[in-house]
Amino acid sequence: MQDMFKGAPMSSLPAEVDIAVIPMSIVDGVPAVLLANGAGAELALPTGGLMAGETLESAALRILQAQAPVGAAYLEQLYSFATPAAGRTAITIAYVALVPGDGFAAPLRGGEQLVLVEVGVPWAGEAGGRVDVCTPGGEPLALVAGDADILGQAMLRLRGKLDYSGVGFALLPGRFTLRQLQDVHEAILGVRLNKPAFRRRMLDKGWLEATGERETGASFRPAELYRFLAPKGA
Amino acid sequence: MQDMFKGAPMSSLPAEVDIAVIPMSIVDGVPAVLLANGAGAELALPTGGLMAGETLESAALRILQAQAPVGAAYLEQLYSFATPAAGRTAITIAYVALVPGDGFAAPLRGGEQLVLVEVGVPWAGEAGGRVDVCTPGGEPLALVAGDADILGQAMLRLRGKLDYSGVGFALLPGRFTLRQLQDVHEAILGVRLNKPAFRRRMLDKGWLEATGERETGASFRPAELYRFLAPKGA
DNA sequence: CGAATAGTGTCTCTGAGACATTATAGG
DNA sequence: CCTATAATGTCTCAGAGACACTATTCG
Repeated sequence: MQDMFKGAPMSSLPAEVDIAVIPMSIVDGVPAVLLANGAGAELALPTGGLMAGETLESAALRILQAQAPVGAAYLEQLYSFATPAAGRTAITIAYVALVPGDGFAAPLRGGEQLVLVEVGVPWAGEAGGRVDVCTPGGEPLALVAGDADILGQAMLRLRGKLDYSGVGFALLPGRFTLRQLQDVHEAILGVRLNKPAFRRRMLDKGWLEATGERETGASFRPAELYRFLAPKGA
Repeated sequence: MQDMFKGAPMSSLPAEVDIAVIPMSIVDGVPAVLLANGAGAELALPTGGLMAGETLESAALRILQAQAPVGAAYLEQLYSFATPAAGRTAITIAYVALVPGDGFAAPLRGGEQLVLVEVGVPWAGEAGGRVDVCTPGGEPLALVAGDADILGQAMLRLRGKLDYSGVGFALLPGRFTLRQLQDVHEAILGVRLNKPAFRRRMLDKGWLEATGERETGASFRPAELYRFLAPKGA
């Protein structure tokens, strides 16, 4: 059986290549994504085709900015899958776009076809699986088939990388308080964290630099603002 | 700028889709991969084109068995990248195939164009980066451009998933001793581990079942054989 | 001064490394 | 009885949770 494949190099099947982008941020302490409100009243991830001369990342960035202009975002490739159809195969490559702070506010003000949805993770830890989506008001929503799996993979990846890489900082503005950082971690992990232990752990990593500045506008003791340093671990 | 992309759905660019498979195992306590010895005297990963009607995983399995018939293997997708050329873009999707025990022995006996190379990881922990490859004798080898990065990503992924998922067990036969399991972990992590602590940690996970059987052929106290249980975490 | 949150000191508990000791096979 | 390794008991230390306490800003 194996000999039928040997010797002659195989020719690749030309396939359609699409990029799906998950614009993700933390809104009101909950993971949230922007979905496009297509004609068929179904919500779907921003998706577009790969064009000539593009790398995957540049295509993902272009599609993100075209369909959900969030400004700066940190892009990370999630995974790829094929949907084999009769005669013609389509490849989809999923990316996560981590959007800092309130980067969703501007594209949502842009009006039109973007919808903010909250992501609920029904599994604990690194178990994995699908996620539930609902409106900020709490109403459950239906997704295009497959998108719930992609979102689940995205949450799983974030949880796994959160404490040894800098992904958490991609969801924060350049200057942030330790409380904001803890809120991001709690939103992604889906658990409450201990404040002193969290502070110690973060500061001991050596990734943070105190700026000496303080937050403003609070009616209580203002927290110090920190910057993210580490160029390590992506 | 963003308006030029709105409204009309974009057509995907048809692209060549290739699958590259990394057949990986632990040989003599060191991570090792099988490379194909191409015509140009350069070593390259087994690679082939996606064919009509295939999923990515079934294509990876077919290409693996065609070019490196290792028998059973656990497949995991690594990442995808595009190589944009003038006019025509090629997509490559990299897979890791974890081969249990001495699964490399049979394909290597098959003679021909397969070469066993050892993988050296010059970075510690989860830092990431390229890896070095050499013959089992210790002679450095040159790789096709890009393959060193793919191998580095594979080692990084394995290190990251080792202690919360079952990937380590995919490199062992169905029945194994705790010492063999520790050898696999030490090979992937590149560090020596403490024996009592490693045993405690593994047994406390609840993933292992003692079979009551013992290893044979040793001239000392035979170790108990265990089985992998957990259906959790992939 | 009161309210609310920032930031810290301390106790405890758990998990892992270090090390020594016991157990069991073959020769 | 010797050797080599399996398997385990115990001490110690580091990291994290729990909790209380102090510090600082606004009104």
